[in-house]
Amino acid sequence: MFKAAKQTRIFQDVVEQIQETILEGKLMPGEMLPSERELKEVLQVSRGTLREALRVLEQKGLIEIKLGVGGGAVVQDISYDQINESLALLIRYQKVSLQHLTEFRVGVEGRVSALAAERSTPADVIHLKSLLEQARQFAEKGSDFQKAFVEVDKHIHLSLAEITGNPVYISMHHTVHDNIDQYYETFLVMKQREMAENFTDLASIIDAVERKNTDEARQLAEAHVLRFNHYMESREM
Amino acid sequence: MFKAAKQTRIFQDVVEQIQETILEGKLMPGEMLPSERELKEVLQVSRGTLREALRVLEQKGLIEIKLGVGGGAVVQDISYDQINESLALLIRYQKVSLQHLTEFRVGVEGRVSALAAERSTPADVIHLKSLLEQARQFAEKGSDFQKAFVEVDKHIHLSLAEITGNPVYISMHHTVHDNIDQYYETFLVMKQREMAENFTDLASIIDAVERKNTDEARQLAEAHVLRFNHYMESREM
DNA sequence: GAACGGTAATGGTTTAACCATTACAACAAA
DNA sequence: TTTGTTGTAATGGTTAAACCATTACCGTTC
Repeated sequence: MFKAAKQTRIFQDVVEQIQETILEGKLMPGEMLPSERELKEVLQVSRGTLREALRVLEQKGLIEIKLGVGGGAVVQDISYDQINESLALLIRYQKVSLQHLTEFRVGVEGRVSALAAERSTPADVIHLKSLLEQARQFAEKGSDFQKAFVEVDKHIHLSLAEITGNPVYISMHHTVHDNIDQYYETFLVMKQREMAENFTDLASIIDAVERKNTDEARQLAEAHVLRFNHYMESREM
Repeated sequence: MFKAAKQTRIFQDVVEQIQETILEGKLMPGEMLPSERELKEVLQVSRGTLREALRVLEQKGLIEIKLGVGGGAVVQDISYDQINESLALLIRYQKVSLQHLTEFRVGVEGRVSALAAERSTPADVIHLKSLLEQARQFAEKGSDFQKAFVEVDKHIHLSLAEITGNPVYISMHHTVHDNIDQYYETFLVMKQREMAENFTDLASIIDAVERKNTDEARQLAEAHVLRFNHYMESREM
């Protein structure tokens, strides 16, 4: 006859209202919400309750809050930051190790390279080759340029992910790297020889992509990630 | 000579203190934080500020708040819920389509099956075969049991992910399925013939796992996911 | 012994006041 | 006129105290 009265936490209702407004596109990224004092009147809640709702929306990555005159809650474009933060928590909690993350990365990069080989346009290949040229120069200059080399390596993998046209892979690239970079900074040491090996890897992958050989691109990418990881293994434990 | 004074939002300091306490293991899942009135005394902040911090921690999935006497903030075990929620937001935001998600799933399931083939123990295979027997029975009973069949299918894929021993794959399984299930419920219709096809797929994959044929397991799994998806394609648009 | 009801502890909400930061306009000095 | 300073007001951040809503527990009553 009756059903349980809805357990209302008023701030949750506020969160849902604002979130729906944003997701429905009625509030676009860059647009501002009314000031706290206005919003609390519209929503008929206290400022404290409204602020709890804003904290949740901020944590979800939907809004950012700026101070001062003309400040307030600005709608954010959705990014991968929240996913990365959640994964980072899992890692901190010791449930995910570097091995686990690397193994996952091997699979993803392999698949991404295969898809990129299948779908790359001539323009994509030209772009990849220009990145490759940068990598070659850094590799020649030796270990002082390790950091720059790693940056280009990362950029090449990101470009491959973008060639797939699948935002999930782009997201995964960011998520994996945001969470794996801390290990690189601590444990990765490459001398000129290792950088040259890695450059050769990258060149082979891009060559396979250009020849649209999907299987070869996949195998090369998998081997490349594994090799990259081996440089850390002896130091890690 | 001087550096910029730290921009303090007091509630963030509170968030960090509590989060660190949890991540360092000083507060284990199931344990309770002091009451708001105690905590605000310890931390020397107002209750409103403390509550904003608790909202953030709640949204991060680190605590859950219970009402009434003996209630309060309970430390949560870290789960995949937050990652799933973030991905769900991306999907709602139209940046990820079912095709994108399926394509990603194809890669993941292929890799998972290959790793499972490499690492499965006889006990794992026995477990998989018992699940397969359940699937066989539901498939024989026809489309009234579609939902049960899909559940077993999902369980088999989860088991394969668990056999890899890599928590990232287990996490990905949950994330992908939590976000893809809504489509299944809306668009997936399998008659007895389709269920029989799917059962054959699963049997082949498990057979390949038992024979430790990694390449075959990967290819079969990829084809299986694609077939599963094709059942929806005509209805989706 | 079981059901009811009171009590107290907890989180949820409101209100009002003040602090900190910022943009901008008004003004003064060069 | 240009430039630098200062005042003002709007915004979010914080505090405080009071009350409401939910719940566990205990004592009373039948």
